[in-house]
Amino acid sequence: MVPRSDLLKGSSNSLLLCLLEQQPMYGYQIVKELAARSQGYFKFKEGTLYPALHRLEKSGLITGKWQMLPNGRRRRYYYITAKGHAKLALERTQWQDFLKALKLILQPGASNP
Amino acid sequence: MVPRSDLLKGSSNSLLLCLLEQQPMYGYQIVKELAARSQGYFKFKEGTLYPALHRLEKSGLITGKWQMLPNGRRRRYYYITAKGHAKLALERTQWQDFLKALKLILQPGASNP
DNA sequence: TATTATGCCTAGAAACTCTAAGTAAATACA
DNA sequence: TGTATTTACTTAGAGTTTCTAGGCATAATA
Repeated sequence: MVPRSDLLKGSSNSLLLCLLEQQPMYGYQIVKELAARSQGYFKFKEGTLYPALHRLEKSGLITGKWQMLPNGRRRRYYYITAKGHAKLALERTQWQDFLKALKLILQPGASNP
Repeated sequence: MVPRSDLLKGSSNSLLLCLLEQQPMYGYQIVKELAARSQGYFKFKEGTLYPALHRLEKSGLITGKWQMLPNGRRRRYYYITAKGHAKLALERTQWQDFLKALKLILQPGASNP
């Protein structure tokens, strides 16, 4: 298997929103979760993830809250907002439209009027 | 339907190779074909398409040949090369791996060991 | 004759990812 | 106890790809 995370370009936002819709997470956790769940396929680099989270927060799609652990360590948990939910719903349909369009290209004449 | 061609980022190469595998085409035709077949979804801008074709040609995945029409107009037809075929085969499996990984993220616990 | 369609090309801005580094503290291990 | 690893976040800069926006030239059409 050859991981090609560059296929993610443009849809990493959706992926992050999707994850955070399932449960709030902090950056480091997201990196680990994505790798674990995708069986090593997705390896978000920190230089990719954190700026992405910051962009999403600045856009109001997620909000981050610092949390201090008993051991003194700090984490920034991100929560999806109402605006984020709406955006995700939109992006889901956009993804489906995209895949539909792709299919039309890849299978010419399948059901073209 | 909201077209989001930015979802294409990183996979426009595959899309072009796919098209040219079906039949050789020239740039202007590709723009029209993509729009027609995808029912208006894909609207490759010329500023995107031509540099992409040049990149593919420089990489040896396609070759372009000028053709003069009887009316004096010229077209540059692009043909997929053997190297291009191989690359496309690879990218197809990469796409499937990508979609598989995506599914694992979007449907957590579906079949995780 | 003027407009539209055909057909190609490119420069520069914008967006996103990666590399690569830094900062800091807790934990594991020898 | 000292060192390495893990946890956890941040950012600067380079590279890639797309879009905007324009240019050039000829043929068909109104």
